[in-house]
Amino acid sequence: MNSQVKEIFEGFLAEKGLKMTRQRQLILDIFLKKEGHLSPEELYLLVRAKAPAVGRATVYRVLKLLKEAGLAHEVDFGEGVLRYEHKYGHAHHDHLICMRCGRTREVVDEAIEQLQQKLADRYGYSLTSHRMDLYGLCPACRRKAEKAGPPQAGVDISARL
Amino acid sequence: MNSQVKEIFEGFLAEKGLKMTRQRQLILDIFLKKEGHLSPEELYLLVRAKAPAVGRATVYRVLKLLKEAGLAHEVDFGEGVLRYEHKYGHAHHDHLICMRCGRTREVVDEAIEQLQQKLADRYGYSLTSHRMDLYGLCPACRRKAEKAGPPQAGVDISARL
DNA sequence: TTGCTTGCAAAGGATTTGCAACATG
DNA sequence: CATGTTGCAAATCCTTTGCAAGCAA
Repeated sequence: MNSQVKEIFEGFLAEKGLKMTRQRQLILDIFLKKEGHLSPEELYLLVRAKAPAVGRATVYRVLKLLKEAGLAHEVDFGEGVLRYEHKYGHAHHDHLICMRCGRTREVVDEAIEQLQQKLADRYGYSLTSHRMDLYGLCPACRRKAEKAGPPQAGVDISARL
Repeated sequence: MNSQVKEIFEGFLAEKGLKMTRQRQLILDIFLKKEGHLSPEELYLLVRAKAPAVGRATVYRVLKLLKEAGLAHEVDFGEGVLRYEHKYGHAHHDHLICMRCGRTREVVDEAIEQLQQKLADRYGYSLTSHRMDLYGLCPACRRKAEKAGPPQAGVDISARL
């Protein structure tokens, strides 16, 4: 399983005349073990716990390589940090993000995927990828929010204009 | 038209005990005149052309206020800069982004909007907003790309895992 | 060996903030 | 007038880079 991914990474490195190093092995290992969306800093802390000498820059560099190799997917939830998730056992998916607790849930809706394709076709675009993030309140936070009184919703002027 | 938006902004400021200033007027004016997705720097340059004394920081501060007031929408295409578009005459829309020339086209698909709502419902989420960006090649770039030979597609390992 | 890599610190780029002078209500 | 506001520069934050020393092939 992991060895499969490692082989792919080694192949990628070899093709580019790059080398497999202890650091790259370790960082990839730790990255693959974690599910979810990891920031470079979070990954760095995990790595440092195992190998205190590894530098932040190396983690950034490896993440970039993994992205290039197609092994990691970069996402940006607008927090000011990029996040990465490995593709092992992770097919494409969209996100349902709770604006209160910040937790994200991965979802896929085939019907939407097809309509996206159609939409692109309609405008003559060839679609290569997409991102869809739905923001709202998760069931748990919804309940809490109701108790705390109605949320002071962000002003939406669209109706007024 | 613009005056309507200005009134809203003034109302927003008043409610918060903030003041309407020359700079805020000017920045809002210029912001409203421009269609499309403006970065703070771009807006700053436009503003500076009219009022050289205005500082970058003020532009950033006003954009943040406009966002809070619900008059500006913040988007992030992953370029390392945030972009803002005013909501005047701009209902909600998604983006079709060309990965070659970078141009974006605004689209809306009612069927997709409805399915997004359903998708959220299915998981018990109350949806407040979403972002959907479709990446691909626009018709023009598609033609150019064909002449230049097949694109060396990014490795997609998902099938192999 | 010959490069590619690494860790460190410095550099970068975007955005924010502290502050004294300055407007606004 | 009491406060909020501004422009500037310095400070932050995340990320990238230059470089000398250290490894992999």
